[in-house]
Amino acid sequence: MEEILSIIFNGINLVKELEFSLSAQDSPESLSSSLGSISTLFRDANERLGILLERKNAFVPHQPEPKPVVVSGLDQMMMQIEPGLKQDHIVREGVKISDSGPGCAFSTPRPRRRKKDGAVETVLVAAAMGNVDTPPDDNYVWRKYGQKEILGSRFPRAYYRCNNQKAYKCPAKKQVQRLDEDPYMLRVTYRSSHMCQFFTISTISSTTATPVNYGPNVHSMADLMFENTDSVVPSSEPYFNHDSLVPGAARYEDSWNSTWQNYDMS
DNA sequence: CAAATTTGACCCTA
DNA sequence: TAGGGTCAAATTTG
Repeated sequence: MEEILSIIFNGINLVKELEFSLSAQDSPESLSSSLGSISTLFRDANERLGILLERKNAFVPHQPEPKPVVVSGLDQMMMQIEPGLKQDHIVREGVKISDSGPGCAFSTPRPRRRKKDGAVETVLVAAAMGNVDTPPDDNYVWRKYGQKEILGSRFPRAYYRCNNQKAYKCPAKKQVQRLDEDPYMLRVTYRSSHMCQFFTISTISSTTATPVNYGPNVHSMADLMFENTDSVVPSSEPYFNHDSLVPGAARYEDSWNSTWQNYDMS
């Protein structure tokens, strides 16, 4: 299902590019090429959906897998058009909360923990339009601290931690990886919640490059717009919020470009 | 020159 | 023990 959604979102991206081509009055050849790509993608997605439906009708699974919540492609387009909305997620694959809260992250002698260091949330986002290498801007400043080749994956996984980790011991981390089946889609896994914004509320006027909430909670807004009742921040993670804005994440793009540029997209 | 990124080595968990 | 996550020195960038 994830793969099909990826294809659909990819198609939506292409439609948007076609829209720009129209306004730029591109040549008929390039328009035709775009249309061909779009129709191929959607036909492919439709065929796959048909296969999926056949399978579903054939048998009922014991444990239904976590249901992805589709927030609609329009939402993605709005992200591209409206910078303030760039943050929102496209597909939420599910939310898993471990029994250790954010406060537990520092309780063990060795800080090197994994898999149990707070909330884990995985989202699928489309790469920014026009530049497949651009990572999703989630309005936080992240620092890359590692990259690894993952077994069975075409693309490496990049590891980021919150830029405020030093200043505020913010435990938030995220992993970004391109999907094998669709390099235009990125799987972003968030681990632990941001504690930094909690600190910056009181120091809002005295610091720079710290998360500041300039607008409404975009997540909630998208939920409202698309009646997405599942897309709710985990209640046990009161500080989990991707929506506060941070001025200037330009370097992030640079690192992303350098990260992916050596990978064959064909 | 400071800050950010890269990358090989190390560590931890399943 | 393999594979994934993190560290930290080296390198790059602004």
